[in-house]
Amino acid sequence: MRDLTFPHSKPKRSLLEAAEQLFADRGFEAVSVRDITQLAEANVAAVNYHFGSRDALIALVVTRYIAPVNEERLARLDKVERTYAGKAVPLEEIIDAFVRPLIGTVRKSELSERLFYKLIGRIFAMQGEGIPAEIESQFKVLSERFTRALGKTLPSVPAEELVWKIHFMIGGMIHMLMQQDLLHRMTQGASGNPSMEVILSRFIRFAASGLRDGMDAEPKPKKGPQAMFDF
Amino acid sequence: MRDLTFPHSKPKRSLLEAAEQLFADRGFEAVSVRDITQLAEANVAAVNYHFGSRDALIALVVTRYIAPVNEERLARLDKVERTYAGKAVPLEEIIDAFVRPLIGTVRKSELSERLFYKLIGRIFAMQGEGIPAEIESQFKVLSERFTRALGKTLPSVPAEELVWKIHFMIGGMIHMLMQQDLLHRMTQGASGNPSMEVILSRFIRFAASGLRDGMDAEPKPKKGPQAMFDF
DNA sequence: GTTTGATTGAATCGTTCGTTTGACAAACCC
DNA sequence: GGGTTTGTCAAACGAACGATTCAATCAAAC
Repeated sequence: MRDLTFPHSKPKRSLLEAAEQLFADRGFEAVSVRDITQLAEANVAAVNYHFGSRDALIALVVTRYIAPVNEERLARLDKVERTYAGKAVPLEEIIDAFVRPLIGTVRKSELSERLFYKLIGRIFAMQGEGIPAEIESQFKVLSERFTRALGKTLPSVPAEELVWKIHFMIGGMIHMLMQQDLLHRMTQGASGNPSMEVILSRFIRFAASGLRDGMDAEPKPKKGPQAMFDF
Repeated sequence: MRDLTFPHSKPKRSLLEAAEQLFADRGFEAVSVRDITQLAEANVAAVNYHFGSRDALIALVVTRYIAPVNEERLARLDKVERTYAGKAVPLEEIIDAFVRPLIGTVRKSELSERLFYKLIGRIFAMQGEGIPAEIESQFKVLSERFTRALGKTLPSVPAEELVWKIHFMIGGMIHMLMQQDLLHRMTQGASGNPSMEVILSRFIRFAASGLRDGMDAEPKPKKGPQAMFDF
């Protein structure tokens, strides 16, 4: 599975890498074309020559990082839904399919792990200004698919309330990705130094409990029959 | 309880109001002094004359909105801790003390409710670049106090894990404030049009469940009226 | 009626921004 | 080898930015 969007020429690639690094570190708006070309040791005109414009470069970076993540999310959701053959998928597995691709598609050769997470977080926080149309529609599909899956697993949660719970969950997810250093500053080390895998499993438990909210089936089934053939 | 930070002269006030409105709508970085002075129908020099600089104006706006919220949070936490006299405070009441001041200090005469929430959300998302030192230290105190209270209520949650759960909760809170319109766009109206009071009570239940995560004591009533944390 | 302090309007400063241009050279194709 | 393509470069563009200056304005105080 090759990445067709990856530029082959040396200077173009170094420009893209510099841009990703700076965007992740400072945010899209705070990085100028001159910052990028300076870090890449190229001329100011290089960005416009190779990518057409600054906005086109941003759109490329966003697409390159988000599109594979969203595809992976849908693929994982497809897989667990097939596994459970039309029955409700356990809550934790849906959430896992939603968040794990965020940390599973790191390309270590291009960007450090920490910067990768920051960049992903920034892209999510961008919504919906400056998001390429292709990605925006991808998000719509994603939102609908996961909302439906969660609705099937949590049949007693009203649709409108479920949407809001998902909203809260996504907020926690973005914060988890973007603000790790803030957490360290505020707690003066009390947050430890856990791996992203540990953080992720904590988040999944947090989100699952919040979504479930005492209703419906707990992870350890102790209830009897369940009304589950909704649609 | 008068607001001593509020300017009394007419032009200064209109400048401040214009700035708040624009900051809330577009974010701090995206607003120039020319935008502000144009909306306030004042001269370009007015901002520098009245506030010293653009950065000083931003700091003033941040302080004016956040400081009362944080004071109210601490006051509410003090109150419930006094009520329970050294015993653990019920989880929902701690969370309520943490988030309710965000929606309780709206000054409707100055800024529309929706813009107020966006502005508050933007201030939280700012951390920690450009935050006035006074506010930053206030946040540290706040963080420590609430973490301690939550730790007492949830004794079986390890300290490090608790910090992360609080982190996730704050992310959801910020997202709730900032991205209401995004939610409407993504769900095409399926999120309804609930009042902030309803949204808040949903958030508290979400966050409480996430923090509790099946551990420690559950609240007595499993189901009940929607708005139940009024006191 | 004069003085005074606050405020404004207009102009301008020095920077930085994204983008464009044209010269130049190396690489490539026929 | 001649012509084309591709890439790089310094230079400069016009626009917008925050900030500053200064004479003009004006209501209130004296």
